[in-house]
Amino acid sequence: MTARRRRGEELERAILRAAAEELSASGYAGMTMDRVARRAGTNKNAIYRRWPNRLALAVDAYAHLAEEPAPPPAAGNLRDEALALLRRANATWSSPTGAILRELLAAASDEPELLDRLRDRAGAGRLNAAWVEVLERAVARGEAPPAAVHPRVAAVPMMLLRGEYALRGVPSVPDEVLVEIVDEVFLPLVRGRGAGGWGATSGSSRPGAPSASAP
Amino acid sequence: MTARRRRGEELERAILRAAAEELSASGYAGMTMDRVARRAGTNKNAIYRRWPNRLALAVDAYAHLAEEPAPPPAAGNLRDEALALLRRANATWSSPTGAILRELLAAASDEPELLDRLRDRAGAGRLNAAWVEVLERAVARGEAPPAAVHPRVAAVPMMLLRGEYALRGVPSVPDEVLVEIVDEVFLPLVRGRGAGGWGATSGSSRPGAPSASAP
DNA sequence: GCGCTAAGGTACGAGTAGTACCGTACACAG
DNA sequence: CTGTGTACGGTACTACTCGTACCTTAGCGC
Repeated sequence: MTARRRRGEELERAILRAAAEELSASGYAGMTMDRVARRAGTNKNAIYRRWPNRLALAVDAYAHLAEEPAPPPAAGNLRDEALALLRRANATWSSPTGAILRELLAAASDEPELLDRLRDRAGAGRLNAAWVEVLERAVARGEAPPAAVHPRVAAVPMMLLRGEYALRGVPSVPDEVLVEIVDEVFLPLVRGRGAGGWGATSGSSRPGAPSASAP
Repeated sequence: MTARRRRGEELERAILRAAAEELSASGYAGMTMDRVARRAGTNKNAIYRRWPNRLALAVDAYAHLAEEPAPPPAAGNLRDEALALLRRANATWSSPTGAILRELLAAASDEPELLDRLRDRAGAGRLNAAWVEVLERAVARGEAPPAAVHPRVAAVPMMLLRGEYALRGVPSVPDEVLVEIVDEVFLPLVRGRGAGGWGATSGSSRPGAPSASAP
């Protein structure tokens, strides 16, 4: 009585699923190849035939954990929409899944290709698009100058949030910090990109504006 | 003929030095306790009597690698001083020493205490102070509104630079990106914190300004 | 000189990534 | 239906690492 022998896609799915389960049970640090193999009902050979190393497997498996991001909020004003987006991101990052994502990001920090795949699986593209959309709606409402729509501006709040996570250790970022990021940085920045602003004609020798380029 | 036996501080310095050498020779990943012990001419016992684990040793050893940060530049205008500071940081981060620092930051990301020690050894405090100083001088020159002096504002460019490193893999951040950070984010932000600015009286329901608090 | 502390030496436990080898089930061709 | 190749399952193994245990011996203060 030999058990049925899976092959190809079926086996691959079983491995990915087992890896995802190990990942959420023990984190990346605790995800060992032996245990993934055992949980998938196979052996390490089948894994190493498909992925070159543990990290690559974990990055692919992470896709099974991340849920689809919700559409951008529609609060009706820039501040509240930015805050909503930021709070949602904070919740995601501080969740168990977010902890795994941070673990993987750290582990993949010297492998650009895996980093890319990981960002895909984490839906970073859609998140960025959401920020741009929020800015565009603010412009349409007359709440912000058209120049505020700029990929680097849109990325600022998330970058600062990431920075807070890097600065602190593990725990989630308190809400006051999110409010401060929005009120002390994001909104002044958006405002400042209107042609007016303080000292628009004063000292700082700013040459012709460089053209925008998405990262 | 038994060799002389070092004790106390002398031995501790020898261990730290050996660890620092291993660190710069092979990075944190390649710094094994056995090799540190051998290089220091001692054994692992002497190390584990002083540090609880490999990471703690590496964090302390890192101090022997990081050089003192130079005083903030005095270019005479905000843009050039900010750019100088940012370029210097970029050079540091992309240097071999910077690579080790990033490795350690990633490894210590879930141990707030080590993270703190590491930031001390890396001179993050003085760097932050330099940004505040640059802002203060800009205000004194009449180049920026007094409200621009805010710890969170001062931290923005470094946060964005960090973000670029996290986004990309290893290589250094191109200079255009630094220029863009300054021109598209930092300067507009500083400008926007002048009371004026675009749509100062428009929609966004911004309540009383929260008080500043240093991170 | 004596004794306590801490050093040196060595060995070991426990755990992990990744590799090698072999027999066999499964898919597919003829 | 039979032969053949691929890839799966099982198991063992290499190489390496952190961290600990244990014992002997050298310094240092008294």
